[in-house]
Amino acid sequence: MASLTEIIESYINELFTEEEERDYVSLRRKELAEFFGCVPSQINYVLRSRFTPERGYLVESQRGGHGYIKILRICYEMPQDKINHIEEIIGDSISEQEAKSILAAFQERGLITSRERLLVEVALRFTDETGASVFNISPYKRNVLQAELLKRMLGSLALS
Amino acid sequence: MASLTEIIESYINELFTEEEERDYVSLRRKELAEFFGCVPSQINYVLRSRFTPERGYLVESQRGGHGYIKILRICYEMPQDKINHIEEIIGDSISEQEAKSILAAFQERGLITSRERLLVEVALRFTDETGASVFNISPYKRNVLQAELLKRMLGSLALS
DNA sequence: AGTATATTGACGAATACTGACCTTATGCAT
DNA sequence: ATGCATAAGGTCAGTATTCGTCAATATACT
Repeated sequence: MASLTEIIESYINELFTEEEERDYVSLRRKELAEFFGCVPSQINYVLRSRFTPERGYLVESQRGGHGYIKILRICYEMPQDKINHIEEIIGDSISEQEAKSILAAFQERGLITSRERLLVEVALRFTDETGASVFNISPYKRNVLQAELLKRMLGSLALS
Repeated sequence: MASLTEIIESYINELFTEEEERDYVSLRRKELAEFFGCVPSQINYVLRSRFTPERGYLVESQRGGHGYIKILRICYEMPQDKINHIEEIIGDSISEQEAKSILAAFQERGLITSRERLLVEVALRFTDETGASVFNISPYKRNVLQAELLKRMLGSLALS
């Protein structure tokens, strides 16, 4: 039972794969909302929750007459770009949930395999667990450590 | 006498083998809890204790409307004798050099890819480094931690 | 008895969706 | 140029759903 958000998300994804692989699509908010029988702000919700930098997208838009919404797929010219992007989306501290959704998105994008994802989660759990039970460090500090480890692991793959 | 946790665990395992072998199942926490006549958080306990990355599973979930829990099986659980074998090779404590040569051997035999090897090495290095510089633990203790992490990471992959 | 595992329930946090109200761009009439 | 009408899209707060966490309690296993 797919949610409206998921339906709109996959509709937009189809636009990306139509004909050749495009690196952007543009659309009109009102039309799309009418097409799906929902309020226009629902489209903003889909964009804000699904087409994020964490998932590899950027969104541009313009208001007024001839307004539009343009969704761009992020692509990296050089390995260093990829590493910078990884550091940006992870930041200095990250929760377990955030880490997991980044990993899911990376697998979705084909940047890592499911086994690689598994290895990262095992390592994250280990540091978190050890930090908590052996070293008694605060939840915040644990999230800082997790961010550091995640950046290093994903960063190392970006170069290989 | 099978515990509720075991009953729910085998129910989920059956979902994996229904029809063809699936690589994931999704479910709704509340429904499952009602089905087994328990509180919803019981489901979390089953997931946390049985469907862990160390055993080859990943769990994705989403709250709110249209929320769900999705369990992915990445690797089949490793038979006990193989787990024993890996634990024997690694032991209770391991140096960075020993760890590296085990990983090289595993890659040589095609059990892990070079990227997987890289991930493990990065995680081991991080643990060692953090143990030394942040927690000031002895070299011996660090080798104990490394052995534990290495066992968990290799164990999760169900190597043949 | 003491430790580890299992179970419960109260509370908190995240997600989906809507609708009212706000901001910005275009272009035409003056 | 100026101003106003029109035509986009943005934001925010409220509501209903779901799931997660954590601490307390109970049970089972040495």
